[in-house]
Amino acid sequence: MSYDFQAIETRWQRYWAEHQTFRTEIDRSKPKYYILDMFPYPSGDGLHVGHPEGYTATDIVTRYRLMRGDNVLHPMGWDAFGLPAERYAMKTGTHPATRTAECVANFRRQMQRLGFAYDWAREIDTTSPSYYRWTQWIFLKIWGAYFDEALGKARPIEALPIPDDVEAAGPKAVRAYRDARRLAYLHDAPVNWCPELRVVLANEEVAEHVEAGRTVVRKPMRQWMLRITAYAQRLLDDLDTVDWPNSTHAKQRNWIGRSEGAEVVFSVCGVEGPEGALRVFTTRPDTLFGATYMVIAPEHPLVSQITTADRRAAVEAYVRKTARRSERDRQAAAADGDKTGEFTGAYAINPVNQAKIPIWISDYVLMGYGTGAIMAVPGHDTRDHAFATAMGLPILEVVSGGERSVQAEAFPGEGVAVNSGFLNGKPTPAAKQAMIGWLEEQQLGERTVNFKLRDWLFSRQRYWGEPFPLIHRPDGEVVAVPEDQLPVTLPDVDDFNPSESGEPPLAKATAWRELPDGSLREVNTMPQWAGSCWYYLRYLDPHNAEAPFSREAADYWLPVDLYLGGDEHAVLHLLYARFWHKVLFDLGYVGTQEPFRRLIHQGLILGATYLPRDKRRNEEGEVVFFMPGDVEEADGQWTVRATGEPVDEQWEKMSKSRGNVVNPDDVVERYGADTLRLYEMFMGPLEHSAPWQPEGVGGCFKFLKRVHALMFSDEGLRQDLVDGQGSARQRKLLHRTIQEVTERIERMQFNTAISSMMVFTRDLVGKGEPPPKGTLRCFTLLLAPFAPHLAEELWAALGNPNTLAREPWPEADESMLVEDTWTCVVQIRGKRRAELQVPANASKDEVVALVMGDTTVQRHVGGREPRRVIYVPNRLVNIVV
RNA sequence: GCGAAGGUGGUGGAAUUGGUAGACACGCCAGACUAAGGAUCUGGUGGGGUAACACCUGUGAGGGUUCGAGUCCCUCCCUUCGCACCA
Repeated sequence: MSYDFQAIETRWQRYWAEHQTFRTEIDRSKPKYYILDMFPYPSGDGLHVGHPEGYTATDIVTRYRLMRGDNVLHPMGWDAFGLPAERYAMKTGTHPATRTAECVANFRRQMQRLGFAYDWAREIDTTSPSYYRWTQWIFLKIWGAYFDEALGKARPIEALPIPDDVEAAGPKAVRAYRDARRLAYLHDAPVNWCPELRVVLANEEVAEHVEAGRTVVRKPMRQWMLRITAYAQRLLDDLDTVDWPNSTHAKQRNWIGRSEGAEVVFSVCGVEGPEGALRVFTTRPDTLFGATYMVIAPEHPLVSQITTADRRAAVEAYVRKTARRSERDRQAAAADGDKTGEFTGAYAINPVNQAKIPIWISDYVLMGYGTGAIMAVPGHDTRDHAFATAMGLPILEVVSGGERSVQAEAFPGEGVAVNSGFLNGKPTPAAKQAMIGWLEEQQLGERTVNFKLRDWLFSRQRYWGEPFPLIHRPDGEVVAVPEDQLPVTLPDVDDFNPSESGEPPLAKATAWRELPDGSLREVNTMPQWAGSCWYYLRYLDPHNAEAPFSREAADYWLPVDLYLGGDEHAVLHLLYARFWHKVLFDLGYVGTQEPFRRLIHQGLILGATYLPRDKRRNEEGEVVFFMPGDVEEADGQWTVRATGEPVDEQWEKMSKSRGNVVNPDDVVERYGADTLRLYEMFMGPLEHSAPWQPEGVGGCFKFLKRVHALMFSDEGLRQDLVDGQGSARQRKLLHRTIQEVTERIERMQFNTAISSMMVFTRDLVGKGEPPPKGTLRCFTLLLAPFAPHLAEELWAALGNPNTLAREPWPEADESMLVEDTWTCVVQIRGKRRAELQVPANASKDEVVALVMGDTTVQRHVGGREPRRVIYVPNRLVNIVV
């Protein structure tokens, strides 16, 4: 009976489904373990072999932990809102819900063919009303909360203290006071609007559309924002409590971007009152004596007030130009170091030395960071230096220690203060503290912390997303849809395009939007991130109709013990989910500060394409490439089979547009799911990216065939299998294999765990001794997490009536790991010269005597007296002569 | 520029606390069985050297510590990925 993987895999997949083998419930008698995969967006292209890499890894851990007796939660679902389904609807007229259902069905079918141990009873879909009902519910909790600075946490908006003067001004004032402090608030924010497509683009989408020749303009729109900045410090601090990759820690830190410094008040000459106070943020208050001019952002509210008549035309032209320029344009110019700007005609007084310095506007100062205004210290800031040089502004040295003159080059490093009055002679850190102290004393400024993190633009002008459960009253009041009326479902529409003016598609669903009392529903939808911000919570209690999840389930399962997914989500998804989790923690819905205890990013699986040397493009302007089937290789040179044209091999992330996708269905068809799983894990460390090499798959297939042949011959179950644990050598190897595989699973080093099993199998086959059943029994259990279908087949053939999924994991017998002898490597002056077997119980002196008696050793020592002998038990002897 | 991760055979990759560099697999070479092999099995395979040994050499480059360095320290070089006018 040959290895009929198709029959085997079908049989066991049906068995697991029928017996609900991987169904999970709360069980307080066992340790819990929550293993989570980042759930996929079910695209129309289906899975490629990159997807199952992470899923296989978590599946191995799941099956291993089950056998270790843990209660494991391992769910799967679909992140199914998003633009592709909506674009597809615009093109074909197919409703996004229909399309999404098709794609989900295909993804589910492909995944189930791989035999993953998911509890499919917990499957979720972010687009299902029974799911997004609770996404809306959580949004209302966020909208209904404010951040209490004193307590450092969110509280219900009803708890917000209302100042007496606001109270006295009436309910409208109270409402405005509250609305301004909610964690979800309305704000006029510029968006990337593409008039051709009538779509608002995310920042990261702008580049591709501009390249495709479309226009993208900045356009102010009323947007919902989430006050993630209130959590900046906690999001930063709590990173220390999670076991995540360094790179991800670093990316989040960098994104949050905390910097310490001071705010300093400059007064604008000739402008009285509060308008005349120009606040700047600086991380280098010690350089205040070197401020020779100021720059404010073109969008700064003070610009029009302070600009003098003779400068007005130039300044207004510059402001208009900046407004039109896309973010991308500005960044491109920034990369070249070009600095532009205009003088406002106004002057400010430097509070530390009363110097009168000019105020400029320039787009290198960003309205969104700090106060939107800076004091420019060209001697010690490279950007200010470039600007001062371009505009002919004076440059002063106030910190010594630079290698070149500050006239030639800014010195941004630390040194000793000079030309700085009372700071002179102080090293930079001390000078900073002294200046902050002085500013606070004079009430001219104070110590401040600033973050790069901005509030989260949370609304999208699209159809295929969660509707906001909010209603705009005719008087402008915004009220929540009552909880018992959730979900606010998406109306059926035929036209998924936004209006020409940029109104979202839902604005056209007037019957849905307009309510009898003249109120209007909110017509923006939530971004795709919303559903993924809390899906790991819904898995805990997916059928709960009263709440998103019970506190009991949260307390039992949280936090996620192992979270696996690509590092493309290192910042946004993980930061947003942490933010929501903290809000839910503050409001008492979950009991942990952080959702994901341990995080691992799997690497990419790369696909090959072959590029002509001339990098030519076809009529549509696309790069011409060839696929693996079109080319052949000889002496390291690839050529197109049909034409003989030389081409270069290129490995890239798999994507349909690059034509380098490998479909797991094809691999399963030819080799089976167990082989695919095994190869994906054998390719290398989980975190590494690696090329997909079809020949390698064959190697893993051969291994499984060899394993199958341990128990089955052409005639069926082998009759020559012997009882018991086999020879002493076989037993020793088995226990070493148990030990290695166990250790390597624990360390998630699956490639080397597989290598151990290969060594074991080769030995069992190669020595010609009939395989002992006891040995096979243990080995089958070791194999189970990696190749579960074949393992179940072997397990049944060994006479076991039930699944091995909860069979206890084999324990290595310590006494079997002890060897009688060890290989002693002999080094002479550090160079390896010989090796010999020595008895395990030999003492140092005995080993050294044995070594010195060896003929090879004697030849190298040549009668000289050893000056020193280093003895490392179980390893080596090094003789120094 | 800043930050992070890396650099080991033709390829993917192994190598506890410093202790046999190249496990395992692909590819390649040779052989076996075959009508045939893109099937299967056996052996070989870092480079140089040899009839075969011996021996020499070798983990991006150069230095250092050590009896001993892929691993530790210093100085460089290169690759990939993030972020990027954040004051």
